[in-house]
Amino acid sequence: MKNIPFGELFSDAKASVRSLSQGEMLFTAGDPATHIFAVLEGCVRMVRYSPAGDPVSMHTARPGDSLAEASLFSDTYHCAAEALLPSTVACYGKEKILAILNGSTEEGVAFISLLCRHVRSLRAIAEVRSIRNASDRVMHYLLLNSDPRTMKVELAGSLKDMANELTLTHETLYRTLAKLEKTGMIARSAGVIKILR
Amino acid sequence: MKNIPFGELFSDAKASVRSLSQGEMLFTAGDPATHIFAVLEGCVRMVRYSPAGDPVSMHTARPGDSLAEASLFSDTYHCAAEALLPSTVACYGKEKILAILNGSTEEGVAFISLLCRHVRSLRAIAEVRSIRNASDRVMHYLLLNSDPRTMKVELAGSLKDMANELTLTHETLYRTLAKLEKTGMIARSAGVIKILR
DNA sequence: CGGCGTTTTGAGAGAGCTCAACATCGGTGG
DNA sequence: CCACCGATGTTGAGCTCTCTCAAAACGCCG
Repeated sequence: MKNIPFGELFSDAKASVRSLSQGEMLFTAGDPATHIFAVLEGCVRMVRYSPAGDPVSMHTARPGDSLAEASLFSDTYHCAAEALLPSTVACYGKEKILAILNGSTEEGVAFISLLCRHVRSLRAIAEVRSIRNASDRVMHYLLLNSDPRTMKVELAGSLKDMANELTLTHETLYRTLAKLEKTGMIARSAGVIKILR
Repeated sequence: MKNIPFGELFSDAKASVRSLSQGEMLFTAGDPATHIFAVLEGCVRMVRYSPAGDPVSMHTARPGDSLAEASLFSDTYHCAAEALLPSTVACYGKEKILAILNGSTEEGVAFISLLCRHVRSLRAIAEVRSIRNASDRVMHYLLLNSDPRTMKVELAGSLKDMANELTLTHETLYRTLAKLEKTGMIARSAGVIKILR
């Protein structure tokens, strides 16, 4: 069971092979997630785009690596995929993969689903850390960790802990929170931050 | 199969429950990976430590979240786990979990193993992005992507692509590489960087 | 040859880091 | 009960490093 490449594992689910020229997009964020891919030649990276439009690389897949596995239980792709070099990729239908996995136990499938969620959450962390501007990074983090209904974030632990999750110094975090509060972006009370806009 | 918490899923593998006081370590990097955990109360985070000794948070687990799932196929833990608040965690034996998963198809288990590797690779990316100093960030990235035998890194795509994987501006990357070469840390040739020390 | 993207170097500004001082809070012991 | 202590929270000042804007060399492809 060690390190079997995705391509061998699900050869029965292979639907087609696609060629990409350099810079071509395999899919973009928001597209219906219908396939999982394996890179045969070249190099394909997963990217998100910052509000400013800068690309943020989340993963770089080389020959033998799979791509978008974590979309198995998502309706749409959360990232875009772009060929860094002229590339060929094998495409595998998600339904076929799910059908193959259905032979597994319920625990196995649920564990896969859990790991897929974990992958998406790690991508979110990597994305937060790619934001250079402290205010934007803090706001992005707060949005990510807020209750969507109340727009409130319950602080786990101290602000120092939060600072190093954000990879900011605690001094910078204090100042940034103070500035965000002064400009009406957030409101603070003991252990809770509320996002105002 | 949607979002079943780890605790319910593998209740048969539960070995014990452990209480942690604030600041207490559940395990540290390098410990034999014998268990996977689920947070019952409190808050536990996964951390690595930078060469300077600063903690780098990789994941924060709240009640209901699992911890160290990606260690299922590792011999040792790659991160440490620290309680941010007084916490209780349920402990699940890895062998028992593996035994339960063994009822799954080969493809299912291999897919899980693949996702675990993916999680570890994403943690590595998050770790690189937590390094503020450009030279250190570049060296860390190079070490991560080098062939351990030859200490060489094959560059996929352009240096600009590498720059945004590192979330550095391309100008800063050029300057940093030039400095690293001048100080004898690396040697560059077309499409390849060799780590010297 | 001409154009485009990458690579490279320069100069300046701004953001976050560092060092430092101090307030605040909770716990501990005399 | 209060003094003390350590950790967290907060603010100030200066400095360093990276970003930004700019310009030019280079290589590649039509």
